Amino acid sequence: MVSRERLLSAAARVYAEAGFRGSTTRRIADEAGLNEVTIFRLFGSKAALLNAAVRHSTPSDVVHALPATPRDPQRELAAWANAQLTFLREHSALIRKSLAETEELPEMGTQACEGCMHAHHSLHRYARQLAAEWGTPRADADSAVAMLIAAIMSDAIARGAMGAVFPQPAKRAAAAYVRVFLRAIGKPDRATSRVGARRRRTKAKS
Amino acid sequence: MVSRERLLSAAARVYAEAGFRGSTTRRIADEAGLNEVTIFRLFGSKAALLNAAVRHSTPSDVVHALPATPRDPQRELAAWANAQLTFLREHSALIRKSLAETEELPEMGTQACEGCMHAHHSLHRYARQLAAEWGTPRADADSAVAMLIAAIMSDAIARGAMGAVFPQPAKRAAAAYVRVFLRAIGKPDRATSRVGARRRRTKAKS
DNA sequence: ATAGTGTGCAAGTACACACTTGCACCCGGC
DNA sequence: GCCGGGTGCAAGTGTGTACTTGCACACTAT
Repeated sequence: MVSRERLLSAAARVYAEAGFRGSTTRRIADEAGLNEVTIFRLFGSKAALLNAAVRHSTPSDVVHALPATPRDPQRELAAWANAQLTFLREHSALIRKSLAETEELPEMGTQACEGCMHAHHSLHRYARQLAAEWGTPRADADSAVAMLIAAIMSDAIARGAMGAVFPQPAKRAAAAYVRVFLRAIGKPDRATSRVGARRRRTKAKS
Repeated sequence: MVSRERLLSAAARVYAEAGFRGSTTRRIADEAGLNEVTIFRLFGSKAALLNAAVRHSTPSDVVHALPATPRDPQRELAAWANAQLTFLREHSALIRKSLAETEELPEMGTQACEGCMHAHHSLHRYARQLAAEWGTPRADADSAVAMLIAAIMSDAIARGAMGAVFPQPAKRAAAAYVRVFLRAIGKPDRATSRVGARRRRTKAKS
């Protein structure tokens, strides 16, 4: 039963490179080191294999969870955003292909974006708490959440095609997005929260 | 020579629906109401036609220009962002396909994003003036610019696949992004500029 | 030993694709 | 009148693709 797994991961790799039409059964079989016939014996058709492969290669469970209640927003969000961004960058080719095929295979697009939807959901919950604490209008907080998710997605998907737009270096981009996000949802005090914490600590000491 | 134009626009339409591999010469010819052979006589090959078609259908000149110096940022930016978003939404299928094909046809991806690059450039110029006026750190202003562009792109490209993430209704999304953007780059006064203008007007009246 | 299961290999089918060739037609300019 | 450029039409070539079939081999459990 190892063949199944081998085929699934090979199919995901080939699909990420060549898309649905470009993923030939022969190429997938070669990539898996198996015979082409095995594909049809195990999955019945190319479409079934690729469907299973995409579902298999994008785990819906979240990579890095946000804490239930915010304590150090800049630090927590930066770590979270960085994990999301890293994950999406690793799968960017597959996501691009799946998004492109929404017209012909609608499930592919939604499938590939499921991770983002989860991310959005947990960020939304987290952000609402911040907004409530800081008196930010709900609509603005929600828009800011959408923009942070959008920034992470676009960075992962399009940095290759339009690098000049996104912050350099790529490794620090997530932290930069989070800083802007926190300014947008009205973090008080105009300084970053780490500085704020330090100041508070300093005050307590003095 | 009308056939050339007919083929170009038909090719762009088919490409937006089916991508490079899915755009068969037969289908393009049917869409254009011409004979398949005409494609090869006029363009030599399918690849040449599609290349020309993508270049032809994404005009690099900006749709809606920002004023040289900001006067009413919320209003000006909202109008601009809305124009960009509308334009990108009309071409979203083509952009998705081109982005997906960056691995195999790198020029396609950059070609399709050229409009966004122009948009980014003019927004960047505009935003730096605001940031200078309001004392916002350059790095933050630049990140905010990236995020606004990213929001517009993601909205256009991915709203179909993950509608729950983006602001409703779609028509007012651009204005929402701009409001968040202005908060992020430190617009003073916490009120939107239109409200500010109204207040000023009201004051003048009273 | 036997039967079943998973796999490889070789060959083949039916179709779709990009691209070619040869011939005919129409229509405007000389 | 006629000549040449742009187009249509029919047929064909070579290749690639999804998928099938039939047979052989190895391994495992009973």
